[in-house]
Amino acid sequence: MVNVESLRPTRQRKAVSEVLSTITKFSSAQEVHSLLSSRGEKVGLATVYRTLQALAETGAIDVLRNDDGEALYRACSTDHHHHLVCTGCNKTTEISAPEVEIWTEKIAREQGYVISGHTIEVFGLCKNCR
Amino acid sequence: MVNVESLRPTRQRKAVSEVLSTITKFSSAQEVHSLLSSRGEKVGLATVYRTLQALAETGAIDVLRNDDGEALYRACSTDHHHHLVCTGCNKTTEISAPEVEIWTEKIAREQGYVISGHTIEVFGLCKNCR
DNA sequence: ATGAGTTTGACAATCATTCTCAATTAGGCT
DNA sequence: AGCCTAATTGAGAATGATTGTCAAACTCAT
Repeated sequence: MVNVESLRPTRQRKAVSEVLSTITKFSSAQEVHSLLSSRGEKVGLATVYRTLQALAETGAIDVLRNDDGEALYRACSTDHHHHLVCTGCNKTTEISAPEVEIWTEKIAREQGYVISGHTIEVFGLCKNCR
Repeated sequence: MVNVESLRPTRQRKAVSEVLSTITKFSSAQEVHSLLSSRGEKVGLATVYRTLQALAETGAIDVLRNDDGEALYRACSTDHHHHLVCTGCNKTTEISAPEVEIWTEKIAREQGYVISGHTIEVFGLCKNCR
């Protein structure tokens, strides 16, 4: 289950973390909220938003944006990694890429930038959705 | 100036393309709209949105999303490339990365995915903003 | 010029997300 | 066990980017 760090472990937050640990696809706040409802957990939508944001901020979960600009969340390993996202079902596989990390550093240095971060997302269709 | 492809070269679209060719940072539709206004060009906001979207669809310009999920646009070279974006001023440098392209293909194949695309964005502070 | 199909713009409508604020709750303290 | 205080919640309002609507204005080939 996702670590809620310094946040108080309220019923609502625990419920959100629990739901997150059951999904392997990136899901919107609204989706998480429905999942909670269907489990019988009553959690306000605003609370879901706040909790997901808080978790994302501490790095406990990952965020990405779909084509419409919606924020999608998913519980992931805490080490640095990237994602292979299925455009059919949103299922996600974590990937790591030491060589790419090195490359970003090099590029940035060449251009006189001080890197603060990077996003690498690979999209495609998974076995099942093909 | 950005190629408007099969779209009719109306005054509005030309104006949008022109403004795009003057910026080196990713800008929101709203920003593009203000830029047009400050140039004395009257173009409806909806038209700016439509034009930017159309251009992005044909690949004539690039889109990315900021942290708030807003769409940002910029005229770029038409070859495949990625971006080094300054988090201070949004200025952007195009980067290309043959090695990374190869890597994404390899990873995807290993996982049984058929790649449809990928996003790679590197963020940091540029020389001036440091 | 002219007619058909495009495009525009003012404004309304959507919809995810954030804000507000009174009511509730968790955790430490005695 | 009760109390205090700060953190948290939730219902609904508010925000703000984006999209839809549709009549009027425009383009282009004929």
